[in-house]
Amino acid sequence: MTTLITTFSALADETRLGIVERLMAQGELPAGDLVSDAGISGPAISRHLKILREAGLVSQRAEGNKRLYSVRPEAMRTIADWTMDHRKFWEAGLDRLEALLSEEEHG
Amino acid sequence: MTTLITTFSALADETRLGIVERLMAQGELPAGDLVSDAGISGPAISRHLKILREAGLVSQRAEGNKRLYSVRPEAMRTIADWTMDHRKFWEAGLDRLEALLSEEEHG
DNA sequence: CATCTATTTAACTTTTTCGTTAAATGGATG
DNA sequence: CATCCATTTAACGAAAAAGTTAAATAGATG
Repeated sequence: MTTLITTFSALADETRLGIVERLMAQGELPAGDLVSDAGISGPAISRHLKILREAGLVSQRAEGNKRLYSVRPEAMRTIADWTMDHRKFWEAGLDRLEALLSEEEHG
Repeated sequence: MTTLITTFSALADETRLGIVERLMAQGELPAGDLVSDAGISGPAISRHLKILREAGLVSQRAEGNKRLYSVRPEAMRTIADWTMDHRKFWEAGLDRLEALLSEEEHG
């Protein structure tokens, strides 16, 4: 499976997208904090975190008892790059952005 | 399911991502042309196309016997917008782009 | 060191996804 | 109008995904 498909798969789930968005908004958080709000059990969150980890979307670091998670920018870049590669398909009509990007292209 | 999750789900499959990329590269194509290369049966492709259609990623138009498919820019924008909303997480170190976007921000 | 807290792994179940082949639908053509 | 071609829908099976509870692991603490 390509990196891109792995990344899309990882984000194609409400719980996981929620985790990633929350980590982006609030920064590094322990696994336990993510359990509280998700409405599912600890083990379920743990497995989601594993999927996100294996997809390279989050990184984990130990601090005593806890496991602190945070978003890895590189993974977000995978999507950003793909999006940019195909911008011809979505930029139509976005005048300012279009001008901006064509500036970028031409010098 | 949010639009974003639907979009990610639609692209989280090798066959479907392949279809979308091919349609972006070659423009509008009949369903039959997409079957040939994918290595799976017609009905399988047909179901993938339905998923892409329902996710808003492609549009269909009839021409006689055939069904011509193409990519819908709006769907690509869904991803682009999300990516842009969170660019702080992936732009670090991309000096030129960073400068460019901060220009955009400040006018 | 017994135990509490935080998290993960194991075992199991249910639901979803994705493929297949066979049948249906609908336009084009001898 | 009988049939061909392009595509979709139906019916079914196998594999993967996502949840649950129970047990295991590991650091912190009385």
